[in-house]
Amino acid sequence: MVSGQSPQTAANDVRWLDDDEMATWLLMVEVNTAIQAAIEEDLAPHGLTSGDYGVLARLSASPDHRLRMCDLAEVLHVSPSGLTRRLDGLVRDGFVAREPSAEDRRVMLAVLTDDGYKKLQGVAPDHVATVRRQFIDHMSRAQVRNVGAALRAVQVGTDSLHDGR
Amino acid sequence: MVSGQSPQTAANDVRWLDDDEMATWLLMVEVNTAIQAAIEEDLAPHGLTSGDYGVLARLSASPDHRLRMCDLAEVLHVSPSGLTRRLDGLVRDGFVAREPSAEDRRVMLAVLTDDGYKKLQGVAPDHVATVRRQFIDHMSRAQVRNVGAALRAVQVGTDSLHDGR
DNA sequence: ATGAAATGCTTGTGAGCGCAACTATTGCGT
DNA sequence: ACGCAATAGTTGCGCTCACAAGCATTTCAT
Repeated sequence: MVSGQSPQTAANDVRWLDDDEMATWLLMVEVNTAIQAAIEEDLAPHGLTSGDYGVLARLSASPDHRLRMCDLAEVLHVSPSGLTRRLDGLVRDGFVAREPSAEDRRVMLAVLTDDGYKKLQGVAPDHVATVRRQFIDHMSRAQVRNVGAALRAVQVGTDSLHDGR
Repeated sequence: MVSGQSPQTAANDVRWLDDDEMATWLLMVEVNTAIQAAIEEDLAPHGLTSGDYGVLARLSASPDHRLRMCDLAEVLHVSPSGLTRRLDGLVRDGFVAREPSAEDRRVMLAVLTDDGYKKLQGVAPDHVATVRRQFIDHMSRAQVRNVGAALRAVQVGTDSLHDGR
């Protein structure tokens, strides 16, 4: 979070954010915080965290409803240990099963169970409704596309930062 | 995170997200995750978390560089206990001091020390540079304003949800 | 073919955060 | 004036997560 008023005596080789830039940045943080909180509240009555939902959703969108742990960890941006413990919970609840890979005996596959798929089917409509209520439905179609285009540019631009420059 | 492919048999009274909406939503999540991670990495060498930075920035923007704990907790969207422990760390490092309020003996004021102010001055330029590099500088001025307007609409719309409807 | 490096996952440990419970102080109704 | 509710802050506890270490398996260089 950037201070509304930066220290006036700060280093002079930095381009500070002007009013438009600051407003957009602060809104980005505020809106996202609010959405994430709303999603968490929305999922709680179903006994799931947003992290749990991410696992179920990701598995349901994968071939054979299964994914290697390492691939799952990467797309979800969580550490291997974090994923191990998250799966522990989902396995305990019967939504996901672990299955050793036949091809590589190091890898564990996370498999969506029938119960897990049913759970996701029950929760997904609520989740989508929350995304609409907290975000999408407050923008016009043009705004949705404009924001999408802008964020795409940001994503592409920052990707090239992290890759080979 | 919404599944890329929703279960085809899901409840039929839900308006699913179309391609544009889904893309914008997923980008919103992805971009924000990336930015927050970059900010955390940026602050780590300075020995601060983004939460720490938020406290220092907020205090520096407040009258007399001080704020009541409860007000600080509200603007930062953290629980009272979370703020207590965050302040513990900042007090230990000498960046913030606790000061009982003269007017209300229940309240504790968090006060930015001179060291804390100097620390913020040293860190803020890096922080702003990160916000530019990870977000603002990848958009045109028009995009910055468009995104700002869209997010403002979202903020206003969701505020009215939480208030008296 | 063999040993070293890389990869995949799990476990121990410590930090951060929210909820509930507790204490202290203030405000309010009667 | 009295007592009860509300407010402010701290502490105990449990949960989650990331980092580091450890073990098993695979890959690669020679």
